[in-house]
Amino acid sequence: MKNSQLYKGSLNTIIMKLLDENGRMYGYEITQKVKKLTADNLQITEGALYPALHKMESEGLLEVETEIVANRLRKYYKLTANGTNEVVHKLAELEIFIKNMQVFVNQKYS
Amino acid sequence: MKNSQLYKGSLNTIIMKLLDENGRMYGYEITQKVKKLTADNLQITEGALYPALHKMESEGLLEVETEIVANRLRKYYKLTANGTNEVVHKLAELEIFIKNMQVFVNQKYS
DNA sequence: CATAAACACATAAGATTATTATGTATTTTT
DNA sequence: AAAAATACATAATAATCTTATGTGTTTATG
Repeated sequence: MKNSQLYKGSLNTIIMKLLDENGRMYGYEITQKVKKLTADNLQITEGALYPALHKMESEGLLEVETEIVANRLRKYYKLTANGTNEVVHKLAELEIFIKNMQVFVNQKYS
Repeated sequence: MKNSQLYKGSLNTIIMKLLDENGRMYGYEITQKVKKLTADNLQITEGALYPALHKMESEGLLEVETEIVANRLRKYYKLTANGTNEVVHKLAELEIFIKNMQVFVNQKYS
């Protein structure tokens, strides 16, 4: 296993936050950015990434712009208006989640 | 949905940490403790909790002591020796996970 | 005092998310 | 010339959890 089970459920939030920060990104770029930001701890597999992107696109959270760069296909994703609204909720959820998980790390005989 | 998808994969770690802190606990007690520690944010469902306890027991991480209290069945779970070793790894993973997720919360145009 | 809520366990069907494996094709590095 | 990196994709399988349902006891409430 590349990553622990803890990351399960966090992929959509991560992708949306990255797109919120960087405007638009393509799939492979997302995997590299995540690897770098987490010091290789989190390696997103393609089998998780591409279906996730497709699903969020079909839900109207993301939109895609296809380009050919150096004779290779690139699909740039960016947040839609709906996606931009949704990322706010996702990040609020993430902050609460982190706070709650820290409770368990820090608790002593409570 | 009671909780966000982010909690997916964190249940085993939470249970083991609680048992590590509190010595032994029974299922219902775990749900109440988690509710309280997270200010009602995380409500563990019985459909998730009991299969998780059974699985960790079958893996040799937990052991059970059954008692009747006030004419009601209680199954107290506690960590085995293996479970006590494993919880160290689980908590290390959790701390790394939290740090990595904080990177995404905090990142600005990186 | 009857009903609802809380306590305490359990499992089965279905949904969601991710891993693993495999596939295609180009460019860059060794 | 071969391997690694870049860049997409999907199908089978696994893991985890939700939702729904079931059994039974005790405590609180109208």
